[in-house]
Amino acid sequence: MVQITDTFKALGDPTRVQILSLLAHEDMTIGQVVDQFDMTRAGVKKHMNLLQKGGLIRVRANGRERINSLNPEGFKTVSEWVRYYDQFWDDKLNALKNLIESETSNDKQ
Amino acid sequence: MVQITDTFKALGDPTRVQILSLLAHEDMTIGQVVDQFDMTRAGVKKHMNLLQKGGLIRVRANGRERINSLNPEGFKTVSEWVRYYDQFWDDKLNALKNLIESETSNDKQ
DNA sequence: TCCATATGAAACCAAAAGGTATCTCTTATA
DNA sequence: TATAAGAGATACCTTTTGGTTTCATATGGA
Repeated sequence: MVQITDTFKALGDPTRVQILSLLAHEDMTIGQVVDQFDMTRAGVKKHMNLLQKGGLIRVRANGRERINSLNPEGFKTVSEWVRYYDQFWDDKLNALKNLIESETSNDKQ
Repeated sequence: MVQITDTFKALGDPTRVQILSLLAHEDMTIGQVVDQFDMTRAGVKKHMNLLQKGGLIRVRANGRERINSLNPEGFKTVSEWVRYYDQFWDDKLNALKNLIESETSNDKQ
């Protein structure tokens, strides 16, 4: 099971966000990702592991290759989490609106 | 200026996510937050600093008190970031749909 | 079969992060 | 005007993280 903090932790690093942006254009093997960075294969692999743990990418095998692609699940999790707080702002604004309206009606008394 | 990775980094820790959930119910001073955790004041303060750096909370002064509240900006940033990838999925699904349709029309030839 | 290539994993290191103890500063209030 | 309460900052310690080097495994092709 993916923890929400694992997803956010995976997103909390510039290199990993860049990798996601690469994968948004095309699926890639680790080798292809390595070509885009000044970093060791093993270093990139660690980032990929964290992205996978966060549910943001998935891997399919093709012979001796491992092809990495974006995983909708992780993004959906983030989207839903942030939507909870959107609701929070809506409620707060409504409460403020109601308060103002009731004060206005008090003025009329 | 707030970097998106600072926002995600701030969200990548269970304690900080809990603090946000507390602040969603009511604004709090650090002292009030400390009462909810088995942690030093200085420890909580560090978390608050990171949340502020990520644009997720803001602080207003009231006498000797500092009152912390949620900051819409940070949440908006996350929401917009994830929306970019929503668009990505939509495009991908449309491409798939177009592919299927063109193959179907080929069959008719 | 032999070798080049794509991969995974472990050991190791320096830097960053989570946390505490301690000190200083400011502001209510007795 | 003392003094207690709320806050911030620094030094310090331990754990985690970002990164490399190195070794082992699997697969495609000459």
